[in-house]
Amino acid sequence: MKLETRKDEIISTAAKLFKDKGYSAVTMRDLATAMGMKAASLYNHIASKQDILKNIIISIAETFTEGMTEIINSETSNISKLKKIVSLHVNITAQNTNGMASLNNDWMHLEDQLDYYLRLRNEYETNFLTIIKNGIHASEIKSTNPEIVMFSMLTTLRSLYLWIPKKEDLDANDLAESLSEVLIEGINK
Amino acid sequence: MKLETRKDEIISTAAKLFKDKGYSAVTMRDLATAMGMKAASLYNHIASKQDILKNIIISIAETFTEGMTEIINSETSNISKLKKIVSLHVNITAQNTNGMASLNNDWMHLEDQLDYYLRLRNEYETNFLTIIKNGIHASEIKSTNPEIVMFSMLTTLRSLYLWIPKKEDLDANDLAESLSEVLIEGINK
DNA sequence: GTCTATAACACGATAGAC
DNA sequence: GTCTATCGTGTTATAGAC
Repeated sequence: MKLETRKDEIISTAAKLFKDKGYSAVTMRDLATAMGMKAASLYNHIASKQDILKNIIISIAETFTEGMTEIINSETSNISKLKKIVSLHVNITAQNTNGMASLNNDWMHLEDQLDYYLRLRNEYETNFLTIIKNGIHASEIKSTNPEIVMFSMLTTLRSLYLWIPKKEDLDANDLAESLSEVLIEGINK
Repeated sequence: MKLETRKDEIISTAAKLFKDKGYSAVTMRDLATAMGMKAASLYNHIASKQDILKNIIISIAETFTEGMTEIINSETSNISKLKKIVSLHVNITAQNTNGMASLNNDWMHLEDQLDYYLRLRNEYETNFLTIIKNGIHASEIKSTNPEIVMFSMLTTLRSLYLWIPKKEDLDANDLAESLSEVLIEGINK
């Protein structure tokens, strides 16, 4: 375990505030108050408000990219790859619930890193869609519209941050399993 | 068809801007520029920035409430009620794509109307969950965790605004049908 | 590393001419 | 109904004392 620096504290406190009101509505004074200091003091640890957002979003986006790379390179069925994607989202979200809110809702306020973020996101979605298409081709997955399948799965997974903090009693692995079941097998009896 | 007043124009232009950057990041000067006028002139038509947000969100929320009331009072199977909910979301989103973004992302910036909005949302989710629980009890729906089922369906439906504008070629009824299929029957072959 | 003070500017909203 | 001008306040960020 690495020790949490003052900068890390500021970033995770900011993530919590950003989750509740969004990046634009949170002021440096709000953040300073939550940290128990004055706004000017924040600048001894971070370069700018923008710098905080970048730190929150980019590290999570890169974690998703690494996870997806592992999944596409794994030798297993496409259905099993989809289940691994569900686990990837559940685990990352469980570890950084507040940061996921910024990633979902405030990515457009990235400035210098916006293009980089969009490239990562686009690659991720392309890989996701490829797995679904391969699954349909291999007759593992019903021959439905692959875009609708990805949209349905991905939006559910992206919204996990709203739901996971309320379900602390539920183990991450249990949640990933139940969610996989609902997303893949459907609900009809 | 009622004629679109200047106030309506301002509200729908605002909704488009709010969709892209969020309520807090859009200034009255941005909105005025998009309308081809000066910021001060906006105030001849609307009372405040807050007033615009209220107009966007509350009318949509009330439309959802009306639709849900009709659905729970209809005499049909619970699976069929879920399909009607999917259609309700697809139709409302198709008619007001930009407004749905504000409803999803900027509801917390409602001030006077926040409690009212939250009450409507809570009632909606309670009714949704009741349908799922009734469906499980009537053996129409698999005996899974009803909260997970609602979460999965509702987050997909709430994210439709991100997806519908890209799929203008797809008819609203076709989309509702395909989406119902994926959400209810699953994707496993 | 935190503070006070403040620069430099953007914000929502109003007053009053036309 | 739109404009110019502006008020009062809030914003990010910096300078410099301690």
